[in-house]
Amino acid sequence: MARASTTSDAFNAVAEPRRREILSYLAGAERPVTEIVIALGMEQPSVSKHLRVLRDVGLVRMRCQGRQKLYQTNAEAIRPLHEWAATFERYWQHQLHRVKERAEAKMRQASAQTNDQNPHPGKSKTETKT
Amino acid sequence: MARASTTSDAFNAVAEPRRREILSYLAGAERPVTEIVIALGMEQPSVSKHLRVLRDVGLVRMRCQGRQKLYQTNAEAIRPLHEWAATFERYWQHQLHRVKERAEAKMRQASAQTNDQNPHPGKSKTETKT
DNA sequence: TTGACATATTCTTATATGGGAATGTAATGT
DNA sequence: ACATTACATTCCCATATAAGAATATGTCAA
Repeated sequence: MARASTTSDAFNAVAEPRRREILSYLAGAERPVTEIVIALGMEQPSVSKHLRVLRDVGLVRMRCQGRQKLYQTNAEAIRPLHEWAATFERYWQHQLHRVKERAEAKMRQASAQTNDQNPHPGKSKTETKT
Repeated sequence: MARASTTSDAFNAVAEPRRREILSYLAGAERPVTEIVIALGMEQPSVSKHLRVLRDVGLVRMRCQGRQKLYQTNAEAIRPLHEWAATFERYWQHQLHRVKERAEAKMRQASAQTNDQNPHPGKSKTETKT
């Protein structure tokens, strides 16, 4: 089986850097296609195709206004992604904590080795930053 | 040009559902490959290949222990994704706010229509939710 | 050394791109 | 009606899978 279609879900859709650029550009305001083309320096057909994908997964909304079509990011559709990533938040906090602890342990050890006569390293006032 | 390689960055790597499953499974603890195979019901070569991709982009760490290799999710590597998504947080909050306001406006209107004699709808004490 | 166990890699194949070029389509101005 | 503007779609093609099967590599045990 080949890779899943980019229109299968938001995860696949945002895997493409250009599409992420477009989403960021369209986050705050509605814009016609031509403006995206100019602002991001991409070919017009390319932009249209990316917008098509983004629209299929609900990441952008479109509204017609005369001969132009105004696109805007539908931020709501990015939440699932945010929430999935947030699932790992506690783990990276754990990891950071452990890294910090290891660093401090190493520091204490080095400190103890440097001034061997000092039996109580405690918190050194200087050099608290890594 | 075809789609970017899955080993190019975390965004491409997590576009694959199986890989997300693996990451979730390996988030809390180190596990040998066989356990992943059994727990997630995938073929062993498939797991190995996904782990390879995940390792290439730094999403998992590996440690050898005798004849088995223990893998664990490197949650740190998911942060960029989380932060990118967080960029849109204020926008979906805006949108939710607007949706809520529109709903309330509609409600006020309906209320005003129901009891036409009431010239001052104001905030009805009942029915403030939704 | 010979197995047995744990993983990784290679090969094949059906499928899905994404960019470029060319073309199609719809709405507007004159 | 006709040219123009604003987008969308189609065709072609080099590339990248992801699953399945078969095979290779690495490690420990007797």
